[in-house]
Amino acid sequence: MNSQAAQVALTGALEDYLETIYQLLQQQPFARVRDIAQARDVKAGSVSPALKRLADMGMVRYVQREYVTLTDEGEREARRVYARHRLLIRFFTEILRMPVEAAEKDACHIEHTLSDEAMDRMVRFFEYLSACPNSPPDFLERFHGCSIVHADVTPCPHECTAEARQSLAGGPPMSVFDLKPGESGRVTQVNAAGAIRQRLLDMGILPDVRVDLERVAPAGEPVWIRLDGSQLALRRQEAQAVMVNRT
Amino acid sequence: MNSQAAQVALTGALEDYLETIYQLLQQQPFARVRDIAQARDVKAGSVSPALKRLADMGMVRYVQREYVTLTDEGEREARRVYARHRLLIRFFTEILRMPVEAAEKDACHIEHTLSDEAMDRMVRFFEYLSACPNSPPDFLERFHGCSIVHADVTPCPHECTAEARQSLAGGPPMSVFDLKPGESGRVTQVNAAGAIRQRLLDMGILPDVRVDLERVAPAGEPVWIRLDGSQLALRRQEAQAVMVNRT
DNA sequence: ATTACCTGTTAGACGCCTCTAACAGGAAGG
DNA sequence: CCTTCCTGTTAGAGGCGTCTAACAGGTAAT
Repeated sequence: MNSQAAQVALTGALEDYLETIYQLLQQQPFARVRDIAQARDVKAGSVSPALKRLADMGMVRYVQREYVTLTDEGEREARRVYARHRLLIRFFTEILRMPVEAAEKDACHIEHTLSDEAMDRMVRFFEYLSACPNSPPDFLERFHGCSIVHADVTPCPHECTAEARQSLAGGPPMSVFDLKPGESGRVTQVNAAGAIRQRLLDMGILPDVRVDLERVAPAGEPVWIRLDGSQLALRRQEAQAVMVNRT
Repeated sequence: MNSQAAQVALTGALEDYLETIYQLLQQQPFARVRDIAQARDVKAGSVSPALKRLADMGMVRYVQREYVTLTDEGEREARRVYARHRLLIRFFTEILRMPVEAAEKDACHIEHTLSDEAMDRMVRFFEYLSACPNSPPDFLERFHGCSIVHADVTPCPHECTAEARQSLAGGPPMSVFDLKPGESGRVTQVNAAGAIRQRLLDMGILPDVRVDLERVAPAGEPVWIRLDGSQLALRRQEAQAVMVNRT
């Protein structure tokens, strides 16, 4: 029945073309090569062969020099990718509260490889937050109102004071800079923003990771730590930003 | 100073090579072509040219027919990618509670494209949960103990009974199957598992999405819904799984 | 009717990443 | 010393996805 749909897997790029066509067809009754090229920021010469391959796979109906439409199979695939796209966008913006453009960019990359499993679990997260009476009703508000998440939140909700954190941590706040050589701790927080924060995260300094203080330079900085078997040097400012629980 | 590190961006595959080498060097003092090929599940003939390109970029020191080591720059890059990898793994397993193998597979794909922004926010999520006194102390336990998340949880915590959900939803539970033609609702939950759930999600039936019931076949099924401008047919079993709040 | 323009197709090229197959170099064993 | 085997390199090929440049076909304007 289904003509001869060559059973080859879609590549990420082809999925992108399908998704683009799907979105165009929601706004217009037709999708032309030109529209597709513009939407994907690609030259027209790249679109034709892609459409030909999609047609071979039975994903699009493609009357050369005319319009493009999706077959049932193509529309199903497009909708599958687009569903992932929207889910990721929502997760990034509503849960993680990323800026929309960044969320969009990440989603565009991830949507092609995200597993069914991951999609399922993300949906369950949303379902839990909105449909389960057992979920903290103000979870997202609390999360995004927390000064840990947004340094510019003033004032931090009163339950989240330095004293409260202190009692949660079981002692006064302590950074890697406060450790003595030979001591170790577990990272609780990277108390920095911008480039410094990013550099620390890129080094692998993440929550719950174990850090061993190896030695401190005579001048007091830098301090050398061991992390996952590698040795790293932190400047004073960096070391003071890495909050730890001594272990 | 830095020799002539050709300033070309790393591709995903090259990042993978760096990461592989980094991990090998944590277990062994040397990384050979053979080890790298095996770890990446690639033939040895593919490794040599990749190493050559990495050497050109100043990422690895590569004594032909001998060992491979990372330069400072290469180690920094490798650690950056690996940090993303571990963060994603933790997010997928600890927050979303995905099986480890699935988490591993997703992380391997995503780690190369994840933005700094997204990484930052995920870390903040961990920090919030563990370091902020204002966070619900048992959030993850509640989440994963919820019958919405795991149908096999018995009994569901008593606060999360059908009655409680009912009052949260402002009425008795209602599925798309209970809507009349012309009515619409917002999806609160996809109350199905396995293939049916996945098919519904792939269609774009996600939490908070608006669904319009268009018409019902004379036999009572299938029902046709409108979703994002597209028309979809749902069988009885599917329609009954899509829980909605009527709007 | 002729021309100009707009759109889409095709061909050729390139970069990336992989494979296979042939080759090279060194170590161990006879 | 020669052979064998293991490892790594190289060359050639192919797929994918992009580009540019040349070409084709139709529409609109003069």
